[in-house]
Amino acid sequence: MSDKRYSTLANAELSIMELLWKESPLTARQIREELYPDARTAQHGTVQRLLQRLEEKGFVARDTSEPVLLFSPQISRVEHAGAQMESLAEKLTEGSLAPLITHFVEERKISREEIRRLRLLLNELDKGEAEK
Amino acid sequence: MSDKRYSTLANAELSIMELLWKESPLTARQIREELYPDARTAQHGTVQRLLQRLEEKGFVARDTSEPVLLFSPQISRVEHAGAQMESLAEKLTEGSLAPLITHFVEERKISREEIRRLRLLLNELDKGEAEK
DNA sequence: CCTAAATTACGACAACTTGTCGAATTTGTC
DNA sequence: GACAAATTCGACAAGTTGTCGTAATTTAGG
Repeated sequence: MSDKRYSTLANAELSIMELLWKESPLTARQIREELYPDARTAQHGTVQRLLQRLEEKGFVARDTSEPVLLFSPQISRVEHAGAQMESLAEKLTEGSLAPLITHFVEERKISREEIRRLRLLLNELDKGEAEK
Repeated sequence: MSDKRYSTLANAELSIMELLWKESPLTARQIREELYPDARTAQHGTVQRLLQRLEEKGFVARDTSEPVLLFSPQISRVEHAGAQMESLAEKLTEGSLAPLITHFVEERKISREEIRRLRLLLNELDKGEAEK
């Protein structure tokens, strides 16, 4: 009735994931330098803390085989986005995605190019389904 | 860089909105009876508080013309879902929805019926775009 | 082996959100 | 006017998040 099923990524956490999705593995130091270019000493701890919590939540994994810890994402950007969308759909439209997508299509929030690609995709899938 | 643009609805808040989306306007009392069937006195305040915050956030409006306040949603379920999805897309895929939808289609998270409806929708839209 | 520097772990905080209560105030009805 | 219902709102406990500082551990060089 009240599981969280899939955690949300807060801002700072998401920033770290963005970095890792762009390139990984990264050391805590690389992340710190990217996130806080002014690099005050205190912020070393901040990044470590965030990384630690991210690991607790299962979003990143640490490779301890190297002298310095290497962090990698445990979930892809698309997987994360998908899970978020799923939880949104569950919460708002009883799990059905069509209403959400419909809204976007109607609002013209999807570019023509995207529409074209989507149509192809749907055609593909429809075919696959039909063969079942 | 850190606006919230569009607030989220927490659990209890969402429950109230669900009621209002199903039927409105409703009085605080009707909401309370629905939400807390055991109706302890203390919970009168809870509902009022939630309603009050919901109003501050702009999700509901109060009709004061009647002796007892009547509450109505200020945003439809679909609008809310859409806004949530938009903010999600913005946060996760730079505003582009195709990656999200693609993921779902590939994962077969969308039913055949939904696919069919979506295709129709896309066809419609494509036509419209072409006429521009 | 020993030490200085880097790295890591983690307790503690402040700010914020949420759901909850209860007390005080206002409003409506007889 | 008095009583009951409705409303407002301050206060709190929990939980989350970003932050920092310190203590513990590890690494690399002598």
